[in-house]
Amino acid sequence: MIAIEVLEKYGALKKSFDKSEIVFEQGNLPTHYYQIISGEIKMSNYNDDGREFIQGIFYKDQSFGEPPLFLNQKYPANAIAVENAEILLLPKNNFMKLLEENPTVSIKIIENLAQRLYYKSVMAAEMSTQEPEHRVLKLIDHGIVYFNFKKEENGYLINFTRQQIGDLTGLRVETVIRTIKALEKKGILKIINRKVYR
Amino acid sequence: MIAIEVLEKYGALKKSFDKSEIVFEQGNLPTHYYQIISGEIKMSNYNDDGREFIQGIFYKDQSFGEPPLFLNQKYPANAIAVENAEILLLPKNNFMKLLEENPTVSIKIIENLAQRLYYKSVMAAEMSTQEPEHRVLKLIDHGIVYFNFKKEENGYLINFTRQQIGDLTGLRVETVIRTIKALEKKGILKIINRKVYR
DNA sequence: CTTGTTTTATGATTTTAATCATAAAACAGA
DNA sequence: TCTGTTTTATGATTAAAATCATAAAACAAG
Repeated sequence: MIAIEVLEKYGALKKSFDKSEIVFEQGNLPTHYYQIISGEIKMSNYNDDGREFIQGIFYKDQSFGEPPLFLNQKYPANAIAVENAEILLLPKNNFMKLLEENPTVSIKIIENLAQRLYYKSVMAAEMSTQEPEHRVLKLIDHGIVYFNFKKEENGYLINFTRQQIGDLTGLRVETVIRTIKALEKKGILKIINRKVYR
Repeated sequence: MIAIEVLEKYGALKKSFDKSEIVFEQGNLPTHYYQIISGEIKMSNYNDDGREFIQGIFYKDQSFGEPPLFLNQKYPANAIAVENAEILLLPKNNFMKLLEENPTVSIKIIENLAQRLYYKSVMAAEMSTQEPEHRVLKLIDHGIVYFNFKKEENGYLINFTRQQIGDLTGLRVETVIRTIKALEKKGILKIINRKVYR
């Protein structure tokens, strides 16, 4: 996350996206740095037969889509607003200038990329070798730390739909529903009128 | 990759690792920056019942294990020498000093992390939604660009064992063997006395 | 050279999550 | 408030990769 004043100093402009509106599409070349002011952005892929895989979900103050920007490569996924969102857009050239002139920002970017790489590493290992209960639980526990899950009286409210959990873990909805039920039966999490708590 | 002279200026020391020797272990806190001078390093996890997942394989001039170093988090995987290797080790504090005093190095690090994140994103989507042939082929094509596969007269030699391909894609050896056979039958790659070419 | 280990290979069987079918509850929009 | 859509739910069936078993070829180490 880069301070808004700094971004604006380099010419960043605020843009609004309605729910379901596309921010950028897989296959396109990056043109901007994106940082969320408010709302929720989902990055995902669709495979050959239309099945979705969610790369990540991003919230207030988070940036997304930098890797291809640094590499001059096409976006490997789509970005779409899940909720109405306001985003600061900084054109690539200005962003690079900002980086050069602000070494501390580089460190921030490094830490951010490192964090995301860490998550991907953990989830990749989970997804390839572990059974559904393990995968779902790992995602939930990661979400508590890094997504904006809020602590309530019954525990942390897991603010994802079963479908989203499936698309993040590579499982099908029915499997996620059954897995969550099984985890509840084991007392590992709670379901209170369809909402999941941990 | 950081220039060797620069690393040495900040106190990096060369260390040799025999084949199968451990460089660092999952769960430990990072203490150094690692850059390979020669040899081959594998980063991998083992799940509850001993099944391996390979996070990545690294070669000459590549660095590895930075994310936890930047985040002060435990290593999410083990690093082990697959071939005898020589590695430059730079203590964390010196490495941070190097970064502060050399802004161009920061940019290099960013590009490197971005590259790895890009690979993980692509493979995560593959692994979660695509069938074996697609997964294996994607890994091979990535390897041609980013691992040190050499072009020979029959095409690029895929310098991985079937087991390694399995551990990189989350498939079992037998499945990989059958998948590669199927891809050969379709003429997508060649098998010449057990070696795979693309 | 001999021997132990790794790698590739193949067939048979099993397991597990995906798929298919169907529906109620909840929610969102007109 | 009616209606269409999304989300959660459950049972039955299927398909696909994992597992199990076994072995030959290749390689590595002594």
